[in-house]
Amino acid sequence: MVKRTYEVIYETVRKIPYGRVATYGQIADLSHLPGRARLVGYALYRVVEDDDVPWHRVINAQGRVSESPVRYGNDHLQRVLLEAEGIPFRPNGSIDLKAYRWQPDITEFLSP
DNA sequence: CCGTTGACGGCGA
DNA sequence: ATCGCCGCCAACG
Repeated sequence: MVKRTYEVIYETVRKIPYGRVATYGQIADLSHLPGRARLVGYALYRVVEDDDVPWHRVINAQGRVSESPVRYGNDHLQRVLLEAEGIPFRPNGSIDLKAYRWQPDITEFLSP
């Protein structure tokens, strides 16, 4: 039984702890999909509401929430959810990745 | 079997 | 700093 690619991505996202964030590229790497950050974006677009994937903890490499017209306000919701977890935004709308990026134990992500 | 659809990231001008 | 360009690709109808 081969896991669907997006399911692998969702499993990685589920491991991001409360109060921390990860970038699309970081999730791709941890999911053994090196260099395919965009694929993570595609996957998160398809997350449904009744899923338990903490999609709001994934931001872009600039430390910002990725905005898009097709999200119809969910991008703003993402910021609200992160602030509710104690993650502050700078005046320019970015998050301090140095301070709030998830730093997983890499031994947990060795081979597929 | 197509064609469409999208939350990225890195690099150069 | 801020653009544009381009590689990247699974899911769905």
